[in-house]
Amino acid sequence: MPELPEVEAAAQRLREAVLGQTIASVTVTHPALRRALPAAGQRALLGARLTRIDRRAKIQLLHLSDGAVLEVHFRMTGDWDIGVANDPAPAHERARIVTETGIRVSFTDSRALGIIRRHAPGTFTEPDVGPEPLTDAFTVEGFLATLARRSAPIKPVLLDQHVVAGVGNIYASEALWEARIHPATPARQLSKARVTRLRDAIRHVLSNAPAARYYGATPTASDDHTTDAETMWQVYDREGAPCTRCGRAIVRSVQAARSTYHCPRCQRA
DNA sequence: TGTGCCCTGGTA
DNA sequence: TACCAGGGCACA
Repeated sequence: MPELPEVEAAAQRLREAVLGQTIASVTVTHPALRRALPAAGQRALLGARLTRIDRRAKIQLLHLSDGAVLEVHFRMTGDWDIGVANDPAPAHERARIVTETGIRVSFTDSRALGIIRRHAPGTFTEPDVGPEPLTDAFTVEGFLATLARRSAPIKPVLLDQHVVAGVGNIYASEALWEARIHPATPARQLSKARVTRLRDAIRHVLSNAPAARYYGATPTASDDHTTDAETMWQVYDREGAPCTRCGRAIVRSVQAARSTYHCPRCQRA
């Protein structure tokens, strides 16, 4: 499940593969994706050069030489599969971009919830999301002020991308466990000390995510970070398993239609 | 502020 | 065979 570290790693792989190259062909095979990127939008990409690849929250932004911007969101299961032009289609390929040098970038997405959208030159505006958690923009003061305006439970508030950019369901549960905060605590009831702990925990879990080790590096085909992820989670998907801190069984609950995991002893209501 | 929907592979 | 997973959006 790609969250911020995984998306940054994917963007980095993309930069290394195709930055500066020109798009020679675009194929979109899934109907849902064709709705987001129709034939006219696909044709408009041809001949454009990839001048910059940014990431904001979980969104990848591919800037093109004609001023257009290609916005890519992996949602649940999206990923890049990079190879050469005449490779057979990888599993769950939904779209394929081939550059003039013959590099193939396939957008794979088993659940087909991901989105690729083209913004015509001059029409792109920055995503309306909160501060990047791993930058200095994510301050205790700002976080505290935002949470003070929210009466909802802290867990779903953390998933709101306006509050802090790029935190998803897994790392929200993990950060709350690390900060010893019950997921149902109303956001505005959190003291400055607890907000500070939570901010530090968010930064800690994101920067220690398995994909974070790929920042600035290229993963190889033999790397299997899924296995690492499953063994490193403290609460996520561990219902009934002992808390690694106190031994009490981890509890699963549902908030805002999302699974939440917490330790009933370490994270008191 | 909460709920349902989009999607489909994996699991019970 | 039915149900569950969930990010982000539309809607009530």
